[in-house]
Amino acid sequence: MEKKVISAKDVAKLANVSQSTVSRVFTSGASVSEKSRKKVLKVADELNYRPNALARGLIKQKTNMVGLAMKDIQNPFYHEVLGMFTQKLKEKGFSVLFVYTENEEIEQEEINNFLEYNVEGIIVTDALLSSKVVTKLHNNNIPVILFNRYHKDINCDSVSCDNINAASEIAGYIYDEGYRDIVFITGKSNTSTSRDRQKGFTDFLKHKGIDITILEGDYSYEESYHLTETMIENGHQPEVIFGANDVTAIGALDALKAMSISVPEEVSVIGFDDIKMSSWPSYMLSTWAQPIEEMINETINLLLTNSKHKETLKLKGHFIHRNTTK
Amino acid sequence: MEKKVISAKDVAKLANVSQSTVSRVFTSGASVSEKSRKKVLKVADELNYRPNALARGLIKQKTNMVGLAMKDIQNPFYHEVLGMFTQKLKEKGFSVLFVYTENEEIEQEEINNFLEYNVEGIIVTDALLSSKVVTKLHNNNIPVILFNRYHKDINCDSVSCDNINAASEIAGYIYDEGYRDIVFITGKSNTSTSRDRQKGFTDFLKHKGIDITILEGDYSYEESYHLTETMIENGHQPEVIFGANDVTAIGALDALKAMSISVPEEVSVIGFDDIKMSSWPSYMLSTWAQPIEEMINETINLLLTNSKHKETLKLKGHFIHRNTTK
DNA sequence: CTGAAAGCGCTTACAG
DNA sequence: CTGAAAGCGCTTACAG
Repeated sequence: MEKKVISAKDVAKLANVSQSTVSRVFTSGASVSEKSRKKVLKVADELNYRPNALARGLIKQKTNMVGLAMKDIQNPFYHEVLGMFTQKLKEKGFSVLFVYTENEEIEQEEINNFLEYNVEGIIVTDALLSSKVVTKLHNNNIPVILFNRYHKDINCDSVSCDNINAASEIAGYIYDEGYRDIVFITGKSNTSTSRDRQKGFTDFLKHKGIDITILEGDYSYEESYHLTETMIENGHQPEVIFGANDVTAIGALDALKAMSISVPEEVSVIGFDDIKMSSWPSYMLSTWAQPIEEMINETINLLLTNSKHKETLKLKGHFIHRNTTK
Repeated sequence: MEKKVISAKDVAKLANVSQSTVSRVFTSGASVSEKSRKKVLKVADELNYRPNALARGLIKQKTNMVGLAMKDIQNPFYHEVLGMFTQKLKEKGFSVLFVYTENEEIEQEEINNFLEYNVEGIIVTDALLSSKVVTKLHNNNIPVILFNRYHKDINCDSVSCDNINAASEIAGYIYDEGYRDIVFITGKSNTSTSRDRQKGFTDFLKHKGIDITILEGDYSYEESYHLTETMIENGHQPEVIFGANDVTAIGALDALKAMSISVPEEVSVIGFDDIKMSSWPSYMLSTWAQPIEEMINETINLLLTNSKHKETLKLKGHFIHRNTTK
């Protein structure tokens, strides 16, 4: 309370220059004499002066803030994503305004919050926006990018892994290995990731005349564990289980272990994401590595470009063979 | 670009009132006639107007933003913490400016960033601040709260679990069970959590005349797995292993399982944190539950109070008996 | 290179 | 209850 925050005016007074000059010293590209610059910098340092980002944002209509909204904060995949996003955005000079939502769809309210703070762009990972909200954002000329999700009714940029092709390649691998009794454990049915992985996987195998067993999961470890356990108890022991993501596959893996079924000798297990846990000694899960870094770079690119023409990027990634497949 | 963002002035013009009145409509407690309020609200809705938080922050010297800095984003414990913080802060009307740092100590730069945006307070989880930085923040009258960390040389609020007492209670339980060959796997040595848990644990047992084996870990699964494996290979199979956190305990647990040592029959394992994973069917880890919600509530309280008198809160938590102890 | 001045979009005494 | 005006802390033409 007592010590008021110091402003450019205070610095100007002490440095014997105008406030404009102080401002110029902190504006890259502005022309200031070396003498003035030194004087100002010295005083600024003594006073611990830093330009007020709010005032700057107000006048420049550029806040250097990006809104980041996440949902499934429990999935380790998104922790890596969160960490990498904040770091890469920082490198580009952006701060992140973070929102965590438990709802399937980002609320109008969260978006309004972003808008009030004049964020320069919004990144939404693993949650959806209504197309109405997206339109509104576009009218305000604020780029929105869906990360790891897309929706055909929503006209906005999106970046994800090419889930269909990846799952199709996994199916090819499984087919070549000669497996015919195959199980797919889905994620949440309303996610594009789960739907696409299921589609790429089943379509490939259907072409080969193979029908697979679909177990409806929800991307949680617990549900996947339970589904696998029940299936085995009911006498169905498949040759291979493909989980819609790593957490799902790990749930299945643990259930098999608990029932003393050896992996990969009796049952193979494959996941998707390549989260850190997948390479833990006790799992060594074979999985599909999403190209996280590339995905994040592309997302930030789209954010900075903010072109009228919306893109739906699908990046490849690659299969990682560990110990849960032969 | 074309559609410029609309301001209170635009609304005022269309609603036939002054800009002040528009502002009053959006200021709770301000007196506006019902008639004006309705008119303004109607126009505002049509134009999709929302007050600019930057301008408001500038003039009120109150931004409703809180800085949150995290480090060990890999530990699931902090995901729960992050999610709960953002939700509870939202309830109180705050937005969070998020920073992720890989360094042990929060950088001056990150703090400056917070300061430039005039955050109303800073929460630091599992990282440290130099006392110089803290002093500077206090001079600016910005509250800083260390979450799950404290440091005697740093005079600022902190909230954590009473790690010493908790570990002491765990030691008591172990002692009562009759175990005498006891191992403690530490976390990172420069964290107050690991040091306190070690202290509470060893001090209690030393009093009883028991020396325990200390294995120097780093809070990572991999290191803990490796340490346990090596210990067993070297012929030392203790009666109980206490890990400085759940991830550590789980690493030990998996190593034991991999070596076909049955838990808890041959070796008991205990963790600390009660992360979600600990209650997975394949782990069912006995652990100490940190009172996360209470810790977060207290942290936000301290933030809002911002009293001159700094507190070091230590909350209790409780032991959870699952399947890795008898 | 530099200063005075206008203006970003608000809030809030002040006067009525 | 309401409007005109000052001011939050900046940036940026404008003129010199």
